[in-house]
Amino acid sequence: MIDIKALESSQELQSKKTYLETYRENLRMRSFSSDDLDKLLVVNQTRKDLLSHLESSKAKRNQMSPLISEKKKKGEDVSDILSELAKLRDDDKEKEQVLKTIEAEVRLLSLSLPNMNDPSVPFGKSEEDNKIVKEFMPPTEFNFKAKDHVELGEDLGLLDFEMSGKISGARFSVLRGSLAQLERALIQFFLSTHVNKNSYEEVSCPFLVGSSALEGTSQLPKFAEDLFKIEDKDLFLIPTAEVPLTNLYSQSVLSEDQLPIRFAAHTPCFRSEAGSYGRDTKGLIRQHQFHKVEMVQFVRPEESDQCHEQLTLHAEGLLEDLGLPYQRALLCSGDISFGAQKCYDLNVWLPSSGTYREISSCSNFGDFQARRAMIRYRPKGEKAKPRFVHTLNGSGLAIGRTLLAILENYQNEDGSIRVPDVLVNYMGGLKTITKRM
RNA sequence: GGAGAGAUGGCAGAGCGGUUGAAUGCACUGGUCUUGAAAACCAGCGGGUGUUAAUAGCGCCUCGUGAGUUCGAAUCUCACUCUCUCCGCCA
Repeated sequence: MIDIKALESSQELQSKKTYLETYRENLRMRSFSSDDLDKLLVVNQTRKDLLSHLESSKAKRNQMSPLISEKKKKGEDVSDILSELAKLRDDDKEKEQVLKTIEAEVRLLSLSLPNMNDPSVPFGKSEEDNKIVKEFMPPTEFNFKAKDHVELGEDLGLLDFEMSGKISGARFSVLRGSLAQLERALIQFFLSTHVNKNSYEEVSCPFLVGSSALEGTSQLPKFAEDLFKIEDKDLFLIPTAEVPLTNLYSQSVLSEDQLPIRFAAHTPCFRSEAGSYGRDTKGLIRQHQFHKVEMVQFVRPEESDQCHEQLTLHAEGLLEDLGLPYQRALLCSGDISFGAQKCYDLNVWLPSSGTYREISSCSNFGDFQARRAMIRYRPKGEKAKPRFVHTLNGSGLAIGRTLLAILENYQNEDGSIRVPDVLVNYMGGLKTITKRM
């Protein structure tokens, strides 16, 4: 959630612009209309006016109320005061109803406004304008005709879309034998690395969450169509472990020495992919269900930039250990997600399409999610009021896409797959994946 | 699914119609003492929001959430959510 107070303040930020002017510019950069912002400012002003009316009336009632018991003690007549107070109360009740609808509107509007970009975010309209800031390894080349992962997997008898189609429909998959094992190996390898090398705490968490959690991390109220909902219950399948992990500390005040908190978890992720009917219909790229290992951090505001860089390196380390060529892209203003203030995508090389595809997204949310989910910490020191933490998260990594990247980048001419060295131990010593017997 | 108990400040835990925004303890902050620390002692100490230059004052709200009774509710009524105990069922 954006900081409404800051928007209303006339104090100048950097380069003599107010926060409001800077935020308007930000909305333009993100290709958001500023209608909601304008509405918000108007509605919030009426809210404040009504509120102060109501409050002074309440103050009056609060002052008069004790008179009653005083007078009663003295045996004086109180019926005048009683009727006046009852009248005031009834007036206030009406006003309260109006205020309530206005407050709901303010809330909805403020929840539908995106985060403010970090100054380092480049201007751009789409994916095309993202800035490649890093490259690892040249694209894999083959001296034979490379196959795509669907062909490879199906030829090996280890990937079956007919079976999954039969039981669940499109955008699901069945992995068998050593490919299923490879998936498990990746999960293990990723989590072990985060826990043992990068000092994350491993978490096992629910895969279904309530709407308040999704509001906290900003999937709701705007992006409901991307989610799978349980009928007749306030429960949704998680689209990413970011949701349960970040909300573990919702509505709480942490102490400063708890920070930074680093969580890593493996969960399946469920996405309805409502907005992408025609895209990536084939293969493992875009599924309704996929596995992912996610990293989430709660940090002090001063260190969030640094932690964001570090978290991105944690994700990159996995790709480097696996020997997969990738690029790091700094997302432009038009491509960055709703709640992020800065985001790096890691894109892995896919020989079959000759392109880099997203395999991880590492974001700094600033205090955006913390405001929504009320995640604060109490700084050490005199008169320290609770402050919002900054939240970060990143995939480390998406399992399905890593799996397909391995299939494609590690394929042999005969269609078998070499197992990346770091995974051999996790595969019970298996060095090559061959056709299922 | 059945039966009961409960939800109070960062935590623990009193209060059960009118100076209760809330005793007490812990934690935390400042101070005294000390070479330093600990202990002891003294003092301070919930959060949100409005007004404001203000983290100063003052107002309003806040004792799980939402409604209700009342001049007045943490305290009474109803609904909901969650937690715990017992029984049943189940991995």
